[in-house]
Amino acid sequence: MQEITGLELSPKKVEYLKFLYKKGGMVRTTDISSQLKVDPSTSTKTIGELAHAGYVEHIPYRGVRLTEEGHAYAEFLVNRHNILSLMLSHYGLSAEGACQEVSRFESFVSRSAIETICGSMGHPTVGVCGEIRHTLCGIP
Amino acid sequence: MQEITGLELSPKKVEYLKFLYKKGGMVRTTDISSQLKVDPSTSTKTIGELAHAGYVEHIPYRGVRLTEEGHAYAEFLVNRHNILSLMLSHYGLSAEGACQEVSRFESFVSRSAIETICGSMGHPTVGVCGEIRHTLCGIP
DNA sequence: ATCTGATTTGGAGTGTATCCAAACAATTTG
DNA sequence: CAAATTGTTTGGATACACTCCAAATCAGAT
Repeated sequence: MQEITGLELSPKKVEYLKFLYKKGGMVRTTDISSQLKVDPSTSTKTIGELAHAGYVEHIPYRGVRLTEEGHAYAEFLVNRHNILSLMLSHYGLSAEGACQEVSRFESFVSRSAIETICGSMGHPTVGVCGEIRHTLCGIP
Repeated sequence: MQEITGLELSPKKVEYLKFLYKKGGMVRTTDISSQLKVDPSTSTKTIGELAHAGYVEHIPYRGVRLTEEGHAYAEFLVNRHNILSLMLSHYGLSAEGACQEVSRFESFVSRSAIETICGSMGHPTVGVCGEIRHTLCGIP
């Protein structure tokens, strides 16, 4: 997880991390499965993979929580989402439209592109989809 | 292929169609495989799927060509690429950077979003990545 | 008519994502 | 505290996109 390109996770896994980040603290796997509309067994499996990769800590039958790295990474993921949504809203998409649209492709947009876009926007702190934090993002 | 959402093809298949469109006319499967850097057997298989879906016509051992629908669809794909590249270039990305970046996520951006973005830009005809044709795109 | 190079077919493998049924743990209830 | 209930995990199977390799096949040239 050294060099963050922003492309390390699949779309689904990005959803998991963003959800965990927004929920905060310890989260039950069934909360995840009902939120992401998948079978509980699916969320358990995916969480296992995220745990293996170091993004989350999973205490079986108890819940899941972001690791320190996972939290920092998820913060980037949420920022990326918000920056891209803000960008699309500048081109006539509604807040919800932009948010939905971005959800489909965000996981394929690199961290370096986000940094460039964010810089060009003057590092906004308010998006159409949520606040934008400039702590980790790597954005000065 | 009635209702075009822009999301009907996987990233790889989008690459195939864009390549076919740019090349024009009859194209050999080995041209495709060398361009997309995959084994010839892979391109043959993928072309088979695109043919099955009606985007291309494949004459075995002879070559591949876009169908009428495939051509119209590929035109949309190329326009989408060019519009998105142009958009990113407005946020500080270089022409090549934008092009590369867009190549990774373009296949997940809907036609309706593209129409909105394109309209908001005033239907530009010149991108950073190639011309933008407004014939089919559905863009008035 | 045969040889050569291009192309296709068949088979197998990878990675991600999914669900179902069965096993299991924790918590609640009697 | 034991039993029943609820929530969670495991194991197994499937699907889909994409890949390559080896073997068969075809088209064109010698």
